[in-house]
Formats: sequence, C-alpha cells, structure tokens
Amino acid sequence: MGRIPCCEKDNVKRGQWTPEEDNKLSSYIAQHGTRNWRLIPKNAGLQRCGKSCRLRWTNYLRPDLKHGQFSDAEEHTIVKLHSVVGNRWSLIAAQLPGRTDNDVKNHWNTKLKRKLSGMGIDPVTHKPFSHLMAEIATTLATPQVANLAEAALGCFKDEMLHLLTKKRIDFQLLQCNTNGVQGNASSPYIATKHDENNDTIERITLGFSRAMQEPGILPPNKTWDSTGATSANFAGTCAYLPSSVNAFLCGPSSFGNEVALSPWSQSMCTGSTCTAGDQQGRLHEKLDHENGEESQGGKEIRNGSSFFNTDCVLWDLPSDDLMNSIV
DNA sequence: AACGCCTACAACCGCAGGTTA
DNA sequence: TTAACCTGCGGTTGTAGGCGT
Repeated sequence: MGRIPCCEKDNVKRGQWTPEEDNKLSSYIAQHGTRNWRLIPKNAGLQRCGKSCRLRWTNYLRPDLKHGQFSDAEEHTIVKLHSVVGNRWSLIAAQLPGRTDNDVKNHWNTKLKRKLSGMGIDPVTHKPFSHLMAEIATTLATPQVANLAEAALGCFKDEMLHLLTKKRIDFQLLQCNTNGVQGNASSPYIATKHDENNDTIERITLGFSRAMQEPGILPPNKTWDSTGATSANFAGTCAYLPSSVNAFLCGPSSFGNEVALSPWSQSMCTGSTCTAGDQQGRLHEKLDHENGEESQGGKEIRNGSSFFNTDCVLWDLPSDDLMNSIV
C-alpha cells in the first residue's frame, strides 16, 4: 500500500505566495494557532497544501524570524557547528535565534561552502584540501600515482577550475618566476580557458608523479611556506604548480593576501586544521606514525555522507565542547 | 536593449519517526 | 497492534533579480 499524498494535488496552488495568502495564513494562525496543518488551509480559505502552509509559516511568516544578512558571529557559529554535526540544519538553526534550518542551509550552500573552499578547506570534512590530498596520496601505491591527480580533480575539480579562471594572473607569474621546472619563461602564456584547464590537469598529474617518485626532492625539514609544503611526498607537488593550484593543494597558508589576511579567514582559521605550522606538524605526525591508516584513537562519527574525526580539534573549540553545548 | 550567466532564497519533494485512533 | 495521520528534516529544484557582455 502506497503512502497517501498529504493533500489533493489537483486542487492546491503551488509556487510563490501572494501577500493576500500570507495575510490569510498569518491571521488564521494568530487566532487559532498551528495545530493540525492539514486543516489550516481549508479553514483559512487557502488553496494550499497543509505542508506548504507549514513551510511558509515556519520559514517566512513567523514573527520571531530574523530576516536579512547573517552576521559574522552567526557565520562563525554555523561553520563551527557544521564541523561537528554536519548537515543537521535544524540543530544548527536551533543555536541561532530567529534563523530557520532553511535559512542556514541556503546560506551554507550559497556562501559559506564556497568561502571555505576559497580558503583551501574542504567544506565537508573541514580539513584543508592539502590534508585530504596527503591522505589520498599515502593510500596509493607508487604505480597508482598517475591516477592521483584524476582522483583529486574528481574531488576538487570545480573549486580548482573556479579559482583557476579567477586567478589567471598566477599562471603568468608562474611562467615568469619558476626556475625552469615547468614553465618556459621566455614564452608568454597565451591560451584559451579550455587550454588552460587541460594544461593545468597535465601539470597536476606531472607534479604528483614527480613528487611521488622522487621522495627526496625537497629538504625533509623544510618548513611549510607559501611556495609549497613538505609534509608528504604529495606536498612537494605544490612546488611545481601554479600558485592558484597551490592554494588548494597546500592550504590557506599559500593563499594570496586577499584571502589569507581577511579578518574572517583569520578568525575562522584559529584551529589546528587551518594553521599552517601546526597543520604541518600534525600532518607529519599522521604520515610518519600512521602511514595513512585510520588513527586508532580517532573516533569517527558517521552521519550520512559526511564524517567528522573528533580527534581533530576544529576552530577554537574541541568538538566535545560543541556537542555538549548542543545536546 | 537583449541576452546569458550567476546568486540567493523560497518552495517543493520524499522519507523517517512520532502520535493517534 | 497497526494503519492512518502528522510533523520535522534534509536534499533538491525553481525562479526572480542583479550583473556583465
């Protein structure tokens, strides 16, 4: 037996609500409350599904709702909580008075996700891309390394290409400034966007291959800096890549001033996953001692498609503190 | 001015779990 | 006990408006 529909689809209006409908719904709820959503549209004289009325009320008409821009503090809270509970929008919204789960979800999908990506942080795991890439690299045998770039692009292609197209100047700088590893300083970089992307993919592939095949290519204790990281074989790859790609592969520390110096990113990146030095240390530790295996003490909370390593202290607060404040 | 692209956000859909008769 | 119903949730889609070309 199939589930019955919540309403007669034929007799209900869909799409944008009119001010008249809003008035009818608001005044009805003001008088009778929100019991039994199925009856509300009928009693309020609305040709709407009860579910539609409920959504309209909870997401838009409720008098206690806050409309307008999210403040920095609110964004900060969302990112922090998301790093702990994942896409539990209702849980996150409950910590933000006047905001609905839909508000939070939309704001995350349209702004915050991209903001984190732009800072070199994977919005799903809240780890730097470099960290994830290093983990991928350590799980592959050397013969497989040729596939690594493809795998990486599968994960981060959109973000990479987005940045590549925004930061074309980096290519030109690379051509002029590299010491002959890849670029040809004598020939100006002229290419279509398509060529640029394909070329970048080739560069990444080559960079990964070289880094994996030549473990001693960089001094073992060289500190993480703006030209590349040395924590893993993978990280040496950064030295061969355009700075815009470095930004993704090597984390926030390799970004230009535009991102790295913004108050937002600085305030957001107070935790170990975002601080280059500490990040490198942890990465070293992880790579040296765990060799790519799952941390034995690392408790993973799986939640749908995302998971969070609670050993990884994010932002300023340990995950447990966040969870305790919520639960 | 027209067009296409992008962004932000409202709204819808389907599922899961709780409640009720 | 269980089917019917209600509500909440997260994912996805639709669309209006802004912007650049």
